[in-house]
Amino acid sequence: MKPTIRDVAKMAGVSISTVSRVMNSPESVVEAKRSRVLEAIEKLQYQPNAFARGLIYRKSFTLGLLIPDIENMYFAGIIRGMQDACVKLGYSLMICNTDRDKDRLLSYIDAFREKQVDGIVFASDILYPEYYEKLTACRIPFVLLSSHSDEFEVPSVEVDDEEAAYEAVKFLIELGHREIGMIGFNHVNSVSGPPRYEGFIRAMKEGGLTHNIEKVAYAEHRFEQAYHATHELFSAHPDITAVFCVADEFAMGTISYLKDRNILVPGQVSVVGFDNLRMANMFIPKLTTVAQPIYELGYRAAEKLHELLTTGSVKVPKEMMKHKLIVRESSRQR
Amino acid sequence: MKPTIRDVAKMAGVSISTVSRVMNSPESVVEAKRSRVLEAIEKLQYQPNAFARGLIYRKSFTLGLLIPDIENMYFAGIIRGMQDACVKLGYSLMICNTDRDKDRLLSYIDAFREKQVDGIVFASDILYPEYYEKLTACRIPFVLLSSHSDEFEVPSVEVDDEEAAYEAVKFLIELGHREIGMIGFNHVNSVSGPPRYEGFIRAMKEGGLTHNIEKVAYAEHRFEQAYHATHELFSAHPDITAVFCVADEFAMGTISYLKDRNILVPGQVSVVGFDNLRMANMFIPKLTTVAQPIYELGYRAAEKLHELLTTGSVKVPKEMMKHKLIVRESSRQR
DNA sequence: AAGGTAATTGTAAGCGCTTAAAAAAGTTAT
DNA sequence: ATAACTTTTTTAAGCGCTTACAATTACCTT
Repeated sequence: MKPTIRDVAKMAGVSISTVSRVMNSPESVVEAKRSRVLEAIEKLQYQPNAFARGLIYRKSFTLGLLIPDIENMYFAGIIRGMQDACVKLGYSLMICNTDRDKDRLLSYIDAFREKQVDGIVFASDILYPEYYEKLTACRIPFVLLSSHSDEFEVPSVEVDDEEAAYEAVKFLIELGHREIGMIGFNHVNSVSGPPRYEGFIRAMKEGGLTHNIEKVAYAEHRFEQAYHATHELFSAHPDITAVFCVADEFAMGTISYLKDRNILVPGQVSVVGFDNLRMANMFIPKLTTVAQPIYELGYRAAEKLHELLTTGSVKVPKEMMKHKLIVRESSRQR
Repeated sequence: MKPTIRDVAKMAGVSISTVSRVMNSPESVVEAKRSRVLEAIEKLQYQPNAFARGLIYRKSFTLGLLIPDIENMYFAGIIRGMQDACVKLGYSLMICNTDRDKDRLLSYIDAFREKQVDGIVFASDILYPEYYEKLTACRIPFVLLSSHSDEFEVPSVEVDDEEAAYEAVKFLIELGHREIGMIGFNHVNSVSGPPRYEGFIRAMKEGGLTHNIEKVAYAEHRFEQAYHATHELFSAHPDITAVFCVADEFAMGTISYLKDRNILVPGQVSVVGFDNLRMANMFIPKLTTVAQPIYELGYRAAEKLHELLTTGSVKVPKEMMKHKLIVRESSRQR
């Protein structure tokens, strides 16, 4: 049987409230007793029961993280960052992978509520009214990660997708490319799909290359789809010499396709990715990509949630973190 | 304020114990009242407080997962499998990433204990006596995943590393290779390092190729280290025509090194990986590799832990799951 | 030494739930 | 109609902890 506060009290020869005070406000207990209690705690390996405390404080010191796809390496970094922040803040972390399934997501929110998580980080997904209402009805505070809401007032941490995409495409233009395509996220159900597309458009307009605006093919998250999208893109526009991919995984799909068609990257076609996953540096060729501060995004999201939980609000409701173009081997001067 | 069982009782005009019974043994409550209670529950969106239940049942319906490196894609599949099993079994999952840090691991066990997780899956790490004792002292049941213990009696789920490695190397021999090297895990602190090395040795002996036994270089988990290890390996043995890598990430490191040296894969050198990560199919060239049933390993580990929790023991203490060689593009007939 | 104040400790209520035991309500047999 | 059961419901204790409040002890003053 796990020792309880009674066992400690008995061993130390004090009442349970004294033991409790030793743990919660040690200075209010006279030194002699305090050390006896501490000794008993040590000897019994006593640890307070989180259920009992939770019942009283109505807090679990646990945060929830909702991610759409654990197999996307992006989230490995998010998780690391968030977990480190949780350790620092004295919280535990409960991660739920929705596999982009609406029902799963909703039922995970229920699970979070039942387990009384103190707050949730909602990552990389659109905050549909349905979700917002559920979360609000459950009275669980939450923040958005790599997402934001225009409709509702919800704190968020993300990267400036439009600007980041713009810079990536601008880089391609500066490299001398004139026929530039894009592999984007399907705009439906996508948070970063539209802004990254807008960034592409802005760069094109600015560069006087508006004829490229239609050179866009779409995929949904996975390598294989990006591969097929690239096929469509190049079938329709064989003259393309550079492709902006809105995800590193897409860039890999694109490069694989080009490889299979014996088109050299970066020799004939330059490819720029997005995210700077760990894989971006392992792929052949190493990917030129727009780096997101992935770890930091996770870290900040947890901090922000904590701020929301402890102060009731948040200083910077919509926080943008810095991206950075990283030039490697998949792009080249035209 | 979240509604409590009292609110439901009041609304339904019954005592709280009736409400409780509606939830726990509905047949013991007469239909008329039962439906009134159910209605009240629905109307109030009532959900029992997990703290209160936990206090009584001494169960959290939460499992813990301890993994060494969330950035290793291997664990993404493990997590998916385990989470799906948890959903099926009515459990929540708490994941902790130790970053291979002993102190972190130990403190996560404390956190698990405090949060009263019902059991732990301990993945891909050696069960040191220190860990075993801590877990035992905390009285938390646990199972090993992609690991096992000869020293202690602990249920485990894994793949037959020795046999799998043996088959991979045998495949290379059958392809006609005679000068075969290996990029292995450092044997210290490694679970699968030794058996995979043994498999390599066995295949070599069987093939009468014992001169290869010393053609082994070691790395610890990461791409960059595998890259360097490959450099060592080829510096010492430039005649190698095939490399068995004990992880897909190593295979990528090896191939990257060879690429940088203008050595063609599979043209001049064949490379076989291990794991069959999702990336194995995205890399260029696609990796020939020994597939582990990653998702299933996670799933089974959770099931096994559940079996241990509910029955107190486990039918098959040391369970081996099937591996399978998958031939893709990184290997070729010599 | 008595009285007053401050510091320390103990008692008991209560967090939201389950469940054994007691009480109430409903059935059946006489 | 009443006794003797059976079924259903309520009462109350308790899970392990915190904390307001009461009780005790220690320490000053005069």
